[in-house]
Amino acid sequence: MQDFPKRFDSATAEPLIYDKWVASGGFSPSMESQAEARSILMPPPNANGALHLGHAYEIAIQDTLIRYWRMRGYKTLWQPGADHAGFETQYVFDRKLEKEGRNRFSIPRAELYQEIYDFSIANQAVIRQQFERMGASADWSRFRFMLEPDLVKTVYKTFKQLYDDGLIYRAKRPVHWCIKDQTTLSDLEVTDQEQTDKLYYLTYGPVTVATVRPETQFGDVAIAVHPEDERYKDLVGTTVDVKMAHQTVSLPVIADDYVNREFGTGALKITPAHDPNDFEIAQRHNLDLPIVIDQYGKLTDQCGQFSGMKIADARAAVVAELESLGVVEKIEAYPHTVKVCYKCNRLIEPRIIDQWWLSLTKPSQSKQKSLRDLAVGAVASGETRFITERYENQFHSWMESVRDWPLSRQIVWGIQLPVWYAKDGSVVVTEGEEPANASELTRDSDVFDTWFSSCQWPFSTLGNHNDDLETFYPTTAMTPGYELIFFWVARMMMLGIYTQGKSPYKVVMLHGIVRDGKGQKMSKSKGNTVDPLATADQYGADAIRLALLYGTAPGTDPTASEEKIRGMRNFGTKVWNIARYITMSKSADAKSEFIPVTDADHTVIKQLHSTIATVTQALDDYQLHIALESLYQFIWRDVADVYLEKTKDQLQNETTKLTTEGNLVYVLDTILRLLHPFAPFVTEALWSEVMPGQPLLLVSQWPEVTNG
RNA sequence: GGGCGAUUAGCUCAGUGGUAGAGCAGCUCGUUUACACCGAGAAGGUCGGGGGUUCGAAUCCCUCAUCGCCCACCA
Repeated sequence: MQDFPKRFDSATAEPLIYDKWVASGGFSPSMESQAEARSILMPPPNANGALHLGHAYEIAIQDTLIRYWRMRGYKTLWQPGADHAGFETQYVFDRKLEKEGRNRFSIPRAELYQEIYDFSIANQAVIRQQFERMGASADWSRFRFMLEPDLVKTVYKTFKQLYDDGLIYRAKRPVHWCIKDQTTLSDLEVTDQEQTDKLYYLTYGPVTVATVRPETQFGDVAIAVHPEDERYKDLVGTTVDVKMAHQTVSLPVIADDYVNREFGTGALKITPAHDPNDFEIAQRHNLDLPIVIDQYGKLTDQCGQFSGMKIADARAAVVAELESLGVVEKIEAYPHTVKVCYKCNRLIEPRIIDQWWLSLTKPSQSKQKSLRDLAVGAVASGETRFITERYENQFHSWMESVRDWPLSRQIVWGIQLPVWYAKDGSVVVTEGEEPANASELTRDSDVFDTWFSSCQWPFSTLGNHNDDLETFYPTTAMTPGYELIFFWVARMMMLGIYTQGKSPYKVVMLHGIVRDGKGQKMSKSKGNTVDPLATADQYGADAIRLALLYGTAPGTDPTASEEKIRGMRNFGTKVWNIARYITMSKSADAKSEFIPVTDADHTVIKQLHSTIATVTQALDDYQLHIALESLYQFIWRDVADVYLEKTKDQLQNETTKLTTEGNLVYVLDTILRLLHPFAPFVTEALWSEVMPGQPLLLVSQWPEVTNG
């Protein structure tokens, strides 16, 4: 073939190859097949942004496994979809509204919902195209969106089941509240931030208390000391008069083990409505919960002249007043950690409000076990295995101290709770349908935490498509980023085991965060991000995938520099030219058949067999980097540098010419199969050149070691 | 305050008991019809420090140091 170009034109060829794959139907599992089923659920990407290298990395891992399994002959499903990504999307949309000078609180609920819905659907299409550009061989005919009615129905059914089983309850308890975003957040959605505040030592009657939040003093209900603290022994049980910024207040002095004698003065003011620890103490001592800060971060009307002030202003004003009263004894700089909203980084305000909770530690009536214990049991028994093992330790230690999960969020974008309230305070929970007397009831306006539905993704998608649940559940592997181990992995196991009786996946392979060539985290502000789409056009999607997988051990952070991507592009070109050489050297009718004659033949077939064994074993063990490195070395060093050079003589020699041609084709044939899961495009392109008339490489058979 | 991980060639990282590896960068030479997005050759590491186990340790154990991550209600 004289028209065999010197290089693979990835930018032009890759999209065309992708179209061929789609047209072939090869991404869909053959349901008639009797083979063992293998499956991965594509973590539903948030439909609110563009593809980044993190997506590309996840695609590389999953697509490599999927393509490998498909070639091994398993009944293989990669189930794609999109999440509504509740708060994440709402947050993005809120910023968009802000730019337009609008505000979500002034838009009618149904209208706002529809706007976000359209926004989300539009982004979904974009994201999906980008996944396709990376070569994702997902079964798009099964694409599901989290808010499709049957998936929502599944979520409602689970909620009702958990409710009837005694695991879901509504309670007034302290929650993390974001003033900016006006919603509750779970423990996982707040992060620690170090900052230096002031610690105020205030005269509280006969004692001194230390506090960073003097503006909450209007909500104080007691002074707490340690029961064995000699300094305050005589005061416990008495009531003392405290000069506050608005008036003098009588507070009881109570004793509680929680108080640390070493800290501050050993005396603690108790503000139960605005501090989770104080709340616990107040519960133990039957104290009131006066609310003095509202949901917007302003002081309530119980705060005298400070009513209506914002927290920061109130603090300054209260301190000024207290100073004039002569009750500020000392002010110290106080470095400590505070909780902030993981999205907007603003200070979290603890609030005591009614929320719906899912108990993770209480045994259910039906199963006599808690959700936590169900998940822990699946890991302990080996039903679900973590790669790498150290994440298993993290999983267990988190589970040990896990707390109940607040399910309700005060946003519009999401699945609204199937909960109605009657005037008499009674509650109706359904599987989503309106109660008969709905007109007399008020529906809860909250929506579910997005993770509540995400964690049902395995059975909500599979369970609503023919026999998929039976065939593909439990799925084979899940490969999320390690930051999702608690958000998603652990909770998905709980709900999966609870509803299906089996853990949703056999293997959890956690991966790291993509870093730049210097090992730095990528971020827009640092300007070190790599746009996968632009890079795919320049170097090919194969090159990106290879760069992300090469040299990355499971659970560690991959690095992807332009140099590394270019290097992997060069590897693709090397493979391309191996094929070019072989194609130009052989006769048109040369068969793919290995007959070793020369020493070089014997050497290369031995290396080939050993490579097949290594790559196969490594892929079975989820050691993608080992498989890839072994292939890279074999292809470039053993085949290109050594064997091909030897064959230049062998092809000139009439006694070895024919067998050498067959050997070359055989080696190439095998290389293309082995490399296909990692670099699907270039291998498929060469396959159609070298093996014309054959079915697509996509659905070809994985090589096996033969005794030849 | 707990728990975990990392420390290997200039840079980024593989390698978990048996004679030190890759990619990128760099050096010397080479435009021979597979490939200059290349080839040949050379160079480069007492595998963080110290101690121990072993016939043998980058790999197992102890300890120290530095960096990083996760979890945690001390006002």
